[in-house]
Amino acid sequence: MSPSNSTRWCPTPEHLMILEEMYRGGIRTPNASQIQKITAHLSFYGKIEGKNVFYWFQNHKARERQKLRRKLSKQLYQQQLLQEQLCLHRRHNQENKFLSSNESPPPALHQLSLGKSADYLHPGGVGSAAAHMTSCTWKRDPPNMYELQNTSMMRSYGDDWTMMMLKMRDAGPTHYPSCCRSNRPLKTLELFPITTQNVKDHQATTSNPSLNSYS
Amino acid sequence: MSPSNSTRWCPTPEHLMILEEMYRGGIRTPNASQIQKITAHLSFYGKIEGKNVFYWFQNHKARERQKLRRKLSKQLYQQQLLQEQLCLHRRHNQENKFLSSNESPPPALHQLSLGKSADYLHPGGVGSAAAHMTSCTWKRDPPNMYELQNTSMMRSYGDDWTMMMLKMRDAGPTHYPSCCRSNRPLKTLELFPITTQNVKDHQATTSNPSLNSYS
DNA sequence: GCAAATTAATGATTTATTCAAG
DNA sequence: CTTGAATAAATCATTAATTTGC
Repeated sequence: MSPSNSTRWCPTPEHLMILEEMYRGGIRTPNASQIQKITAHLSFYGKIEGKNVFYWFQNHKARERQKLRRKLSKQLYQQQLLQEQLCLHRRHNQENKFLSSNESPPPALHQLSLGKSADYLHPGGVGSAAAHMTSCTWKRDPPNMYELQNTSMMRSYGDDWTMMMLKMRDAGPTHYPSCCRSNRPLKTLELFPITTQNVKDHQATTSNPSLNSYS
Repeated sequence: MSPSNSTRWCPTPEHLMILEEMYRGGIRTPNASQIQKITAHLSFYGKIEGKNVFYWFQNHKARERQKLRRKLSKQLYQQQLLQEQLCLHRRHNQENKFLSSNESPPPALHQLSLGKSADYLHPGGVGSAAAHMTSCTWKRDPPNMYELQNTSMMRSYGDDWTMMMLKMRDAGPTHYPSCCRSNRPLKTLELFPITTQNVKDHQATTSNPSLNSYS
């Protein structure tokens, strides 16, 4: 059907360019007012109404997610395979090598396998522990939170930032479609974000609620 | 300061080479386990800890995005100039035409500038501090058609659409970074927070955080 | 050539926003 | 509607490049 009497919106290339630009720019769920403006703007390039804009964002968001999911699971699966291979390979090498030496082998540049923990996709795979970052560093103001936490973990890793920052958890995903969810209990090492009470000057001014209250 | 007693990490050329290689290879937000591996690997080439790796990826990602953003906004700006020219041209033609008819010329929609990065587009101009905001600026007063308000716009879309709109968030500034909030009355309608990213990055990190790190 | 001064890069922190589970 | 989790954006702070006057 020709665009002129189509029952549905036929976005022009300009429409798509601009919408995609906005999407990249972070717009996901524009509110009514934004939609109005966008629509007004886009109508310069061709027939369009608000609902088209609305639906476009809805669909685009959903479909990008979908694409991402598929891509990731594919990637991750392959990476896992790789990792497994690598592991076997290394084991093999080491077993042979260390029979006649006490050095440890230098790290192989690109043999680092960076499995992106596709655990939920392929349960039972190699790296079943995924990890998360938590922003809790303290460089100058070591807070007093150690006792609140898993002290054994703390002690064993000392000041090692990585261990502090990382909250290792079992692969059991929390935010995934139910079909992907694992029922296993989490083996979470608890680590709480630190909130220093020392308020720096700029914090006092920039995050002062009274200055920021809009409600 | 010599690297030995520096307060901050001084990446060696090898560090940078490897990190960049990984980045090119698609790593954006390594999880704890990945960071551990990377750190272990890199420490072969010089002092380094996990947080350095973590921050490096954070920063690198952000700054690549920034670069891209600037590039794009430049492009867009020039496109706009072009369009404006075009429009003036058209208008000119039409105005001549309307001398012998009773139609009125169409509103100058093109004067809507979908400007991004105000610092780039309007140096020293409106909202120059809001570098990452996209603003929807009319260089003159809004054409009459914009005075049509919500209701009339809504009505024309029928029940489905109305329902949709009603479910949408309130109009008005939703969640813009504080630095983008301006105190003075603007002739600028704040619209789009811009975070242009390349698709890969975007997919990997923005649209669904949980996907990225749990996967 | 060579420091002091200035500017650009980039490491490290903090804050704000988003998504979605409960 | 509230909240936990994640992370992008903004910002602060130090180091590296560079410019400048001698």
